[in-house]
Amino acid sequence: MSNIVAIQNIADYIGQEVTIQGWLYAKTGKGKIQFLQVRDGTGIMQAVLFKPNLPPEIFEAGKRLTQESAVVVRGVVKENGRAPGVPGGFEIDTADLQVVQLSQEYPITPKEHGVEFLLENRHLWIRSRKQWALLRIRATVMRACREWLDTHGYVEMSTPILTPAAGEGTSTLFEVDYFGDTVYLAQTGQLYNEANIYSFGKVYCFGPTFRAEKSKTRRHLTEFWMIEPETAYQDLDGLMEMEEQFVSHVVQRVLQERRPELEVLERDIRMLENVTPPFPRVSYDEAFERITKIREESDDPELKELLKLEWGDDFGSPHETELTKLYDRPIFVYGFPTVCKAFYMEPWPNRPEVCKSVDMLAPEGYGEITGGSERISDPDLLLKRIHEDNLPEEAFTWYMDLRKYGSVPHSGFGLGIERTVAWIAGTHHVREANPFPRTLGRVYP
RNA sequence: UCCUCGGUAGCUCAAUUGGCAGAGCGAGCGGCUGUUAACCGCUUGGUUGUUGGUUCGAGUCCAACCCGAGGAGCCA
Repeated sequence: MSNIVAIQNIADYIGQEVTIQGWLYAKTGKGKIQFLQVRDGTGIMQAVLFKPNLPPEIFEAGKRLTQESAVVVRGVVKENGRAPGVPGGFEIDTADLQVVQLSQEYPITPKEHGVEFLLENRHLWIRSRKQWALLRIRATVMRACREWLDTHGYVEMSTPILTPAAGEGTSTLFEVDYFGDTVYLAQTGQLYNEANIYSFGKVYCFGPTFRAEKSKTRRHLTEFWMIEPETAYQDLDGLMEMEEQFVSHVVQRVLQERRPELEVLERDIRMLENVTPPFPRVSYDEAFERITKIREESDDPELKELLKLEWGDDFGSPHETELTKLYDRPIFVYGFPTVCKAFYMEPWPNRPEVCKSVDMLAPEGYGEITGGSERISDPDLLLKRIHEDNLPEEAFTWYMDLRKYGSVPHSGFGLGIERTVAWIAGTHHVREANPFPRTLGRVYP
């Protein structure tokens, strides 16, 4: 058996005999020549079977291969511009072919399919080129997130998924029976992060998070992954500086390491190359004025209706989309009205109707990818806000403790992985940015 | 929860005014030395989402329900 190599490194083996262990992605051929596209998890490459050069039984076996059959191919690597693949341009002149398993009739053909069918077959759909490319990018995004934080003094702290009460008292939570009591699946680790900073200074949590909202849009999942950094002694300005460094690093890392995958997805990377600090900072007041102006100047009655807005309203998806169209990179919108944000956000100095909150909006209509704020550090103010929002004071006893023992200004944010991946990869729907997405209408497979 | 659209062969879709349920792809067989979703010939393929109703006759009309998709609200 010759050297077993990964297709992603195939350029290093030109002229050498190698072995590829994989699966048949596609096949075509003529009478005396067969072209097999073989994928091995790291890429796709063509194996050529030429009848006069092979024992008859090997050529016949190649001809009879079905889509997704498991195969081991041995042969010499050749450079050939006609050869398709990821990365393309290389093929194996096959000397030997071993059929590990002959696949049964595979439901996902190279032709078009509907969304429902593909989601029903998600366990197989992830093998398809675009899904594979997208999920490879997801893995790189997740690693790049950790990479930036780990090299900037952040300590990863796991926060609980089973929680006793609402994190923010707003969104709908999934209930779980806990030995007769009701507990809830976490929708954020933030409050625990705020405890962790007093031990570690800079922390982050990274894991799944759950929202039982009945949202049916291409931007929503009921289970999604979120990374949440929290930093002691950091105000709102410091938070924005950190966020733009962090997100820029993630995007640039994907550009460095996942070019072939971005090509598979036909992503226009010019918009990604723009993603460098600083990001434009737009106050809520300014954004409000701009959106109002766009609405007034629009001739489209439908858009006019969607863009209806009064001061104090949170922005909806249509507002975000119109606003981000004005910029060529992600933007910060900061200083939202206190009424539309969570209780723990620090009020703006001398303007209590506004809080020190900030959302990052991705360009090209992908919407909100991070939400964050400077947190209230004063115990009296925090208690007042808990009362104003009619939250149960006793549930926040431990959280109030954090304001008694060495309380400092601090801030943090949460970044939604699927939305970020969908934006970077240029994918229409967030569900494709998760290997096995959970949506309002689907928990299978 | 509300609004809109959809459900016919394994898949993607068609079916005129209510009148024999079809095509392409896939799969099977044969042919072809450079394919890129190859091509050519033959073969194979049906509980029309469910239940009830109208009718001589329903994929088509009516009612209820089920499932899915897109959007709104809410949110990352």
